[in-house]
Amino acid sequence: MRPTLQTVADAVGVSRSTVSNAYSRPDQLSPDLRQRILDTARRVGYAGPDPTARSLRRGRAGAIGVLFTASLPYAFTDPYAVQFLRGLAESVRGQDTGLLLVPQGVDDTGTAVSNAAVDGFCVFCMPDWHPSWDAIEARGLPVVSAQRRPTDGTDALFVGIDDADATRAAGRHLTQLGHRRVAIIGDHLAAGPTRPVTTATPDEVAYYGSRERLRGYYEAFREAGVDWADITTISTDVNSKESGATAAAYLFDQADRPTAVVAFSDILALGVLDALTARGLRPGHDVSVIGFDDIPEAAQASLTTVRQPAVQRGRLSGHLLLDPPKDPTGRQIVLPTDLIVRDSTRPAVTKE
Amino acid sequence: MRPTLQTVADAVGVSRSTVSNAYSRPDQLSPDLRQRILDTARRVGYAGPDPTARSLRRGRAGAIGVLFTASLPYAFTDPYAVQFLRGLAESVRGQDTGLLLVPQGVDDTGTAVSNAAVDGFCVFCMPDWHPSWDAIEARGLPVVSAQRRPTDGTDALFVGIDDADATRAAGRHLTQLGHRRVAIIGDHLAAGPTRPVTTATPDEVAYYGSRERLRGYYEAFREAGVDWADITTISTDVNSKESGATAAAYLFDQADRPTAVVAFSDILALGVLDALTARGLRPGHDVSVIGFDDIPEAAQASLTTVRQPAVQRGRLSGHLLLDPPKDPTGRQIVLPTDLIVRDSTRPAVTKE
DNA sequence: ACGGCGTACTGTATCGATCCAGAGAGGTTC
DNA sequence: GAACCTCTCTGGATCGATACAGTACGCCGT
Repeated sequence: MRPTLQTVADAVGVSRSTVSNAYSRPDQLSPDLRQRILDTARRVGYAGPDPTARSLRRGRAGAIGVLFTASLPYAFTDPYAVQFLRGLAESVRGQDTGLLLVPQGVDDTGTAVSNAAVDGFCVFCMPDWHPSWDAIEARGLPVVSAQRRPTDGTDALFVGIDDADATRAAGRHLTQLGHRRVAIIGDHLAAGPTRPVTTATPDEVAYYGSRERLRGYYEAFREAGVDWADITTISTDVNSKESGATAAAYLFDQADRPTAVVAFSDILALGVLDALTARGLRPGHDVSVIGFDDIPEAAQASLTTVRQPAVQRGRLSGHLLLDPPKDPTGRQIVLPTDLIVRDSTRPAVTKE
Repeated sequence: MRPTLQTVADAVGVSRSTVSNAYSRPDQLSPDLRQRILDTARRVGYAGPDPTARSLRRGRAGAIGVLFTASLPYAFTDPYAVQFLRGLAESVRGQDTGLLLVPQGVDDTGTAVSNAAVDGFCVFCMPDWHPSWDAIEARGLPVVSAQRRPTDGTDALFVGIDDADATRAAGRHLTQLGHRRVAIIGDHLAAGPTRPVTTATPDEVAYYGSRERLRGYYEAFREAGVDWADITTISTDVNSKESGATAAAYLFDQADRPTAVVAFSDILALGVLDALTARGLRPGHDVSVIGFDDIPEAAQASLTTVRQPAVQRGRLSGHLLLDPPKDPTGRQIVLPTDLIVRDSTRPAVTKE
């Protein structure tokens, strides 16, 4: 039988409330009685107020749930994800709040969300149609996400970037360099293994961020007169260098290879660079490549990419959850992005 | 005012218990009443039993705490950590249990541990003297760690490897190749920035794994007649490629450079390889390098290393926590390691 | 007709804490 | 000396659920 507040109270000869105060409101009792209580607690093996009981009474779980459907091993191999998580962790530090990882399969029914003892949710990545969205809404807890969903009101918490704007700029950079034969690589644009998805249009993509990025490129290329049907789009099964390389293989092993490849993450883009060098092709000279995120490795690889403030994004998400501003304008934060031009993009050279 | 079981019970005209059963024990009531209850619940906006209240009554928090003192950004940049976490996540999947990240500064007093609503702790990495150990013990919850501590009884839960045995084998491999001038790189062997720690002996190291690995190398080199004082030991501030490269700089920028470098993680070792190539030195030919973990990148870099089953380690940790075997022999699991010899280790060439 | 039994639902006690109104002692003010 | 405070501690109500013993009722067999 584990000791409780009452056990300690009986041992000291005071009331339960006083023992509680010894832990939670030290100013409510004399210092020496408090010391006697803490000593006795240690003696009887009482480790302090039970977190669960305290949560129930206080109406505060002391944790925020982090949701993502990508499988865990891949979720954290991406430095972007790690940086985001770092920002989130920084924001809850000292707020006596923990992070509860709520990993989910794409086929889950949202029970994990219903059963999570948390004060709010941070949706890291989850497709639009996922049942957990409903479960979250039913909970009525604050949610912050990087996605804008059609059903969201203007009071929804949002921390993100203008994905479409970012890729539009990147796309224009390419078209200005003369690129017309381009390919796009993104993870989970469609279900299934890594493969070209010829029919993909932005609306069919299940993840908000990818959909927007696709739209941005779409618009930029259309501006330059490129026919959407001429653009090869490849969906990968996961977000990893290997998948990026596999996707690139589809492109470079065919006769009429693109002069430029854009990827929806630096991780994928680095895989593309690997595939290039493996074939004796030079990034930038033979094929231009653009990534997304600007992770540290991107600079090392001289990869042109879109920089987004990952750590800050995580940190602001945490702040918004822990202390949602009353003012609607403060509830939606759009962070700036920058196109970082490095050596991996150069003017297109047409071989004909 | 959020709806509770009672709200729904009143709306349907049944007792609170019956509504509870509708969620938790469907076999206890007729299917159509259950359906009526669930419908009403949705109508009044009841999202299901409150996780905190349920936890209190059931005596089960539904989460296990993951403890580490490394700062979060570095904790997950190491593929080994990610793989471990993956195994852990797999083991709790479908067990209606989540993972609560409990990051801690080295100067924390263990309050995070005291306040965590969990059913057990998995200590990922924490120095021996950390106050949280006491807090964990006070909680009286099951703990699984990869460390054997002097105070642990034989019933403590342990999943790990024989670190000393592994590095002893690696050390012998080097000495058999004729290496006598060697250097050791490990993270957090001592507090502070990346620097040589001339006085380091195994006993002074705060982390169990590092201490054991140091001891293994120590023994292997002594067997071969190498004087401990001749071995340069470098402690890095974090576990990263950059730190590995920085540490290597201390070694290669001096006249009498070592013929072999061993690192306590592949991440560090890869940094050493970077430093080598940056100086025009060839791994294996000019300087032999050994890592630890056998992460995927190690194979790509042809790095000789010690393979340990990271995913399995995490998975077994989870199993042990969720369902601790009564039998003491099943409570301590030592997994095998393998020395994987690749191109980064070759016979020593003495320049004299 | 009656005991026995299974099904469907109810009611109370309980998990372990915190909140808050209030009691009692002792001191200060006018 | 009555009124008023402050300081310290107490006791009961409460958070929202689950466990379990118990009740009501229909059905079966003899």
